[in-house]
Amino acid sequence: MKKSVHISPSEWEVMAVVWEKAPVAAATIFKMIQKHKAWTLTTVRTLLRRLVSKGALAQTLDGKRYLYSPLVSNEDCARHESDSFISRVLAKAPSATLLHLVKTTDLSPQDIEELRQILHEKEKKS
Amino acid sequence: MKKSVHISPSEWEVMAVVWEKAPVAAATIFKMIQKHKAWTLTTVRTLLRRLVSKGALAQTLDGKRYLYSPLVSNEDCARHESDSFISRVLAKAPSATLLHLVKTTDLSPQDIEELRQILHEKEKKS
DNA sequence: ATTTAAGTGTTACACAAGTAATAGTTACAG
DNA sequence: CTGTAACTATTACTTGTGTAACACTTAAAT
Repeated sequence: MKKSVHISPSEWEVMAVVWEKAPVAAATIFKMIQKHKAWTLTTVRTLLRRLVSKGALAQTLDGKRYLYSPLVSNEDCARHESDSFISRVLAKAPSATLLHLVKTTDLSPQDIEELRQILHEKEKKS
Repeated sequence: MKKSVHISPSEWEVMAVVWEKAPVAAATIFKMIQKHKAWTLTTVRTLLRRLVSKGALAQTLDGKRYLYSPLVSNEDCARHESDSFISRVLAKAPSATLLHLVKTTDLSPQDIEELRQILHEKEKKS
């Protein structure tokens, strides 16, 4: 399908919960988000509505309320964001930025191994 | 100083040229950007004005026109973007996204060496 | 002198995004 | 039945962003 909708920062907050807990109701999303954002329920609902209308979420009636499920995958959206990030920021200051990213990200031993592998292959190509 | 202004994607286009060629005139920036963006001079000038008014650029009179110079460093802005990127995207799907980034970025042999170093240190800490 | 090219300043306008209040509906408690 | 809690729908308002036209000034060219 490859919709590739654009998700704004605030909308990511909502999507994160939906990806984790779908199908999920607005009230639940609100409670999850309350932990780090001082938004009102109405605000969350506005974001949900926008996400539905841009095709990022599906809403299905469940009794009196709606349940939300993702129509785009976390991976697709992450890749999309990455690409925009790359062309904007990384393209200019690649080394500094990438080093910063790798430094400040939690990585499992497997991740580290895979990264080594990637570095190895990159080296061969030059 | 640590201003940490927010630079929009279009504004990044302009900043990139200023970082590279400062002090530089609007017309020059326009010519550089024309290579990949079909903007008009007026559009570039609007972005310049906004960047000046948010404190990202300084404008100094040079005869009849202005020359622009950065007031924030590429590194600071890149770090700022990185952090927002991390908390939105990387925090959720760290491995997949980081691997994607490293794969699709051009790296010099030195960069690769430095990355190895970072991975090595991360490994020690776990 | 008059036109013109190169600059600048002002103003515009539509759509995205952040944030929310208010009004309406309905199921359930009493 | 009726008030209330839980939802949804509608509407709103501000600021940011993308994109640009128009008007004005002045130095240079003819």
